[in-house]
Amino acid sequence: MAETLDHGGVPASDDGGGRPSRDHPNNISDMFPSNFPEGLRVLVFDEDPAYLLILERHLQEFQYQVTTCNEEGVAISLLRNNKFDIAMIQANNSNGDRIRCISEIGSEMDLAIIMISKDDSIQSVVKWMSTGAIDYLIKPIRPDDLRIIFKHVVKKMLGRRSLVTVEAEEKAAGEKSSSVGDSTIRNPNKRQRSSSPNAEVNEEDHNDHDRVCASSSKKRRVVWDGELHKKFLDAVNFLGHHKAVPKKILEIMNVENISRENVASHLQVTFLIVCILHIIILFNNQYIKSVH
DNA sequence: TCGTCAATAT
DNA sequence: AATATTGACG
Repeated sequence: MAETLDHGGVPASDDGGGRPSRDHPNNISDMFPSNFPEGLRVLVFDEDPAYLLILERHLQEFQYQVTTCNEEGVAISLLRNNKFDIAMIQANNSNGDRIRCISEIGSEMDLAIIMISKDDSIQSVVKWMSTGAIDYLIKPIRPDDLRIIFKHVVKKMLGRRSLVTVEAEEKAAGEKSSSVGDSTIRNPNKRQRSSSPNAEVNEEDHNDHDRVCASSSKKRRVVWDGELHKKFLDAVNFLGHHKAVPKKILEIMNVENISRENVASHLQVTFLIVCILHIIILFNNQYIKSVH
């Protein structure tokens, strides 16, 4: 699965083997410094198919994994259900729906959103930037702009954490770390996917050995709505307040895509709130006694 | 490794 | 405002 993503006009230039001619660097890519980020998964949404095609071509020259789409609904569901690093989205004025979705998705997922639009008015730019877009490009976009913008966007993403692979590598490296010395430094693993010369399948890669591929393997922000919270409470009650620890709560809740950390966090906050309520009640009782 | 807490980040 | 992440500690 998951290879079926693109239904935009994908030029047949790179099929099968997957790697276009990179042997003799005669195109744009040799103008880049060698550390120009590759392999980013980019979703492009624009209602104009012709324009989509143009953008797609350019992005593919950057060795990006491009998915195009000219239908809003499809774009949104793609974003919801698949992992992307960057989304380029046509900024239409009019419907507030789009705004809402964009800001929602942008905040729930680790995703950089770049708006593209013909509208160069300050209002429009401000409007979209304030929904969480990381950048705003005005049509027509020149390839040079793209290059610069992406570099800049990627830098922001790096600063803010996890680029492409990383997490998978962490898990995959099931080796026993014999050295104790680096226990303080667990963070800085910023390794790019090395473009290994003999890899045949160089994309789709790491996502595969992520277990929960079934429905949605994304790492979304958990929303503790009434139902979920009820399951949580049920689990806590069932366990009894002394044995209600994150791991067991998680087991008993029997909900997919929730991590121990999620539960721990929720437990911490919920417990805090309960404590505060109790304290308030205590004070109330004192007060009632004192007034009579 | 796990659980808890507090502080901080997103 | 709601959740997540991190670091310290038992």
